Amino acid sequence: MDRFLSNTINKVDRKGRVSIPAPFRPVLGNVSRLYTLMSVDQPSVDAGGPELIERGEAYLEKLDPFSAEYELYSFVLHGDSSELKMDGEGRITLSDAIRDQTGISDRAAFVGRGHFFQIWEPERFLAYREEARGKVAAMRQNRMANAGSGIKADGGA
Amino acid sequence: MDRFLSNTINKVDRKGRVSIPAPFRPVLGNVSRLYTLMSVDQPSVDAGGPELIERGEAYLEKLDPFSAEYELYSFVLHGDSSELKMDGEGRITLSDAIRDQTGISDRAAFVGRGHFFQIWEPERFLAYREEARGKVAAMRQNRMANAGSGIKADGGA
DNA sequence: ATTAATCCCATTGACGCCCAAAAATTCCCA
DNA sequence: TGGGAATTTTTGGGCGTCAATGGGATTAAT
Repeated sequence: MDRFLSNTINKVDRKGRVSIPAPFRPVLGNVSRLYTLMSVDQPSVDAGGPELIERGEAYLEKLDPFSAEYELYSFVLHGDSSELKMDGEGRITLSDAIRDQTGISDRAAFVGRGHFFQIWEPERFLAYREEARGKVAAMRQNRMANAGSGIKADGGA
Repeated sequence: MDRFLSNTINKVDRKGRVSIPAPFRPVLGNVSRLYTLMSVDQPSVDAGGPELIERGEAYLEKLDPFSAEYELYSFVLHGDSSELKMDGEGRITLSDAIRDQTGISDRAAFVGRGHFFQIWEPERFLAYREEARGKVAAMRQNRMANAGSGIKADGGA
């Protein structure tokens, strides 16, 4: 299954290094380069292979090169991303920029998101997960109400 | 990946020199020449290899040579650009014109922009980055609203 | 001649690369 | 199915190399 699934919390050592969860490594293609992109609305960073950036660039291509949207998005995409090298043990060292963005100090949460994954400060990750669960549950309630159905949702997703 | 990514803040020494971030050097082709162009709408300068100017010239070619647009753009492209030499350690010396344009005194921010990069005064860079993040987040909100879904976007593309 | 640009070398700290120990997982077999 | 051995991951640390920075000395420009 070629996508990033599940979540793991790993330790950041005193040199600022963290292991990329082993199950994520083959999805990255067993190459030692990792791309990251700061989230614009969450205290997290997105990470993945080169496709992470390429997807952004594909989106950029569809915009008018002289528009404000293009300028802003390209600024964020290219200016707030970075390439990290993995060491022989599959670790990366977190930059100061990433620490500032996420609030990570000595532990980091890796969260699978399908074609990419995210890095969070563990407490914030757990909090956001609670929030997300609640909202998804509420959405489901609303859908049921709107559909006028009394059938109970299965909760299995 | 052959493009300028991520951002770095480096020190300007008392001689006015700054290091070009090492990851940018190979993208420039390991040559010791760097071309700069004043931004017309931001307190920053664009920089890159010869392609920076060539791209501008390619754009110019598509314009009517007798139009006001051609005249003005050619004036800016050729008159407001410069060539800087890198020293043995990969540093450039910032000109007075660049200091005036950017407001740089003792630190300079290098910002990857894909096929070129920008040089900013660090505080201004950070301020503009905040602004850009906010606007990109808003763009995303709008897209979602238009799509009619309440589900959180993926943060990726 | 004075100032600036260039070249060279030194220092410091960060980073890449290597190996080792601890912890967790998988595998195997009784 | 339980226990333990073998393997894989995670974590820790040493060390050499490279990048960033500072400064002196030499050369060029006006």
